[in-house]
Amino acid sequence: MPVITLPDGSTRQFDGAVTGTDIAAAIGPGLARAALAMVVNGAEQDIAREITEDASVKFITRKDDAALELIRHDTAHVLAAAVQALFPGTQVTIGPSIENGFYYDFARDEPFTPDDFPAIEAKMRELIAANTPFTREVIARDDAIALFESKGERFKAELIRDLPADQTITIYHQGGWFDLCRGPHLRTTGDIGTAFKLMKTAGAYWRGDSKNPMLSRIYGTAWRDQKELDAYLLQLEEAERRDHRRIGREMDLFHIQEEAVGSIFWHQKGWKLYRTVESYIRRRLDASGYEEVRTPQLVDRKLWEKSGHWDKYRKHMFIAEVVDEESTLALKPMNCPCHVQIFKQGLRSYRQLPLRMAEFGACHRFEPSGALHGIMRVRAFTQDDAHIFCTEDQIASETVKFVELLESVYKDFGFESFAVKFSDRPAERAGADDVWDRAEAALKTACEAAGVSYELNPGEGAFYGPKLEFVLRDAIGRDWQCGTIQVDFVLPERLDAEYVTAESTRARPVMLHRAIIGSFERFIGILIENYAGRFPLWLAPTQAVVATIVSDADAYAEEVVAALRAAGLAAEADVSNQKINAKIRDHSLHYVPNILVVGRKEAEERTVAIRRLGGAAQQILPLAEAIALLKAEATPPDLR
RNA sequence: GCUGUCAUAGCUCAGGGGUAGAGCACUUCAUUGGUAAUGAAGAGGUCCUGGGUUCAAUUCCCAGUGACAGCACCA
Repeated sequence: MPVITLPDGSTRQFDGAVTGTDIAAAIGPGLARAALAMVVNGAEQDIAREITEDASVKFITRKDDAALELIRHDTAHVLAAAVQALFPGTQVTIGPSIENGFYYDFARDEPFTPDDFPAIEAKMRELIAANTPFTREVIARDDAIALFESKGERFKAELIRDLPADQTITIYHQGGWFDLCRGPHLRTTGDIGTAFKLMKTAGAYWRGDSKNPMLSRIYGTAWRDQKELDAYLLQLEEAERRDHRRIGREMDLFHIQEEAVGSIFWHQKGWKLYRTVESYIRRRLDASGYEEVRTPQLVDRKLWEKSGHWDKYRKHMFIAEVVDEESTLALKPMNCPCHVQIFKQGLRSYRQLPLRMAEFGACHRFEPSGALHGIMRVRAFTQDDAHIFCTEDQIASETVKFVELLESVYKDFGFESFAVKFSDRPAERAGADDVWDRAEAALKTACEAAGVSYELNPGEGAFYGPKLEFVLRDAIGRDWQCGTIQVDFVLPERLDAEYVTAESTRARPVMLHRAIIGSFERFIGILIENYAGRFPLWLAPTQAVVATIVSDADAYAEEVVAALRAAGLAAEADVSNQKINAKIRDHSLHYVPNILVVGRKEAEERTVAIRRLGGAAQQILPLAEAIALLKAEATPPDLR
């Protein structure tokens, strides 16, 4: 006699086992039509599942976000069914819902290409139109393995073998087709709707391991209705327009060419932006008790052997060959061992701790070719690196200070929100487990002290210690690690760093590796995409263009530019033989934030007409006033 | 690195076994114009590189390089 409690607190009693379908029907025909699945005591289930005990039940309708996930997951199933119908011999593996859609990985000798999409989509629509119910079957483990092996589905069989012994194994049928699946599902294929689209193909390793065979992945997007799908596709198009590689070219910021793959040619405007960011960070570090240093580019491999990097990262290091030299030099892939060398000069006292050693360290790493991406992932980059040498009980307070600084910097650059990930010990690591226990505990304590909430990223720490990652998102939703702080008990030991304690004994410092923006290259890439080229004035590489209407105003325009430059603003004159409309268009397309229009009238009255990027209105101001206004706006946030 | 796609003018791209095109950008001339394209003329390409097939290759085939998407990697 189950008593069902509904979300509004009301209860309904039934005479025996009931399905969600029964309950929804008992509540009303509208709900019976709308209910796609249900949540029983907090767990999502098929609506056709029976309930035999008292339970709280909530129905999922198309309006719920949970429905979107079901739609995506079910679309993946239909995709798999369609593919197997059209391409016999293709094995299925897994097909989860993901942000904005789903994918399915297939094993097939010949990978799928987008040319296959029309046929597959047509078949999918056919399966959806057939409105076949999804039905759940519980099956014994050995039977399941035998069933999938008999079909030649060895990947599925492998998955079942690796499931925990106590897990219930279920199969979902849709017509004659079935798949191993935990569920839950919608009622029928028709519940999926038609707002889906296959997007792209890709290779993906079986179980995410590059030692395994590569599968053929099909990505798709799926939504509740056509309107949502159209909005998503439009958003993708808009995201493409903010791609930093495209805007970088349009704004003449940088380029990359074949002779220096993974390295950036910074053009004048891009370098101006870079310098603005660098000067800002330098001021913030100076004001936060950091000491800036500079260490060598080329360092003997002996140092990397000691630090452990040679062993682990040799394949990713650039080696410099020198004639008549026995030694092997490596371009530094990171700065930490060099900073330890500075720390080790002379005897350090506990009184000097925490010692915060900063460097805009230029590093080189031979990144795999497939990893390179514009200026976001490169082979030559500069970190806003620093190492804090401190005692174990200073870890928490230094982390709190760091997080405060990072939050303030991100806010100044316009990033109000960002994700934090806590990456703990990786399988391959240096240092004993008790050291890792201490390091992880210290970082967790520090997070609590700093009020940082994080997502756990198991096994993703550095080889020498656990880390926090501060993640920013690019225009098309890809996440990039920018800031980080890492607790390291290992390198000071390996490189023999020590200080004199209050008791006049020797002790090892702890090293906190930390970066706020990570690499200038990546961060500037993210900045470009975040602002879509429309930078706040303090970051804009060209802050104003003075455009003339008639050549009689040329002399005055030059005078205005000189006055703007004297006030520290990046200004250019446009006295070209063009109509003002063309000049406005040209500079607007190049993301110039302010166009100061001067004609005869302005020259006579010694005013300027300011036109803001994207705005249609103009503001006429006396020259001195305009300069004061722009100067104030162009002041970096930390100097206001 | 792996899978797939791609590589033609500065940019965006069309074309195609008989050495090449558009729009924008660029240069010149005319035009001095009031807030997102004034008009005309001109210049510009070893069709990524190297091999092969062919009477003939930028086009077809193979390899390399690079770019793009995803996967793997990211100290």
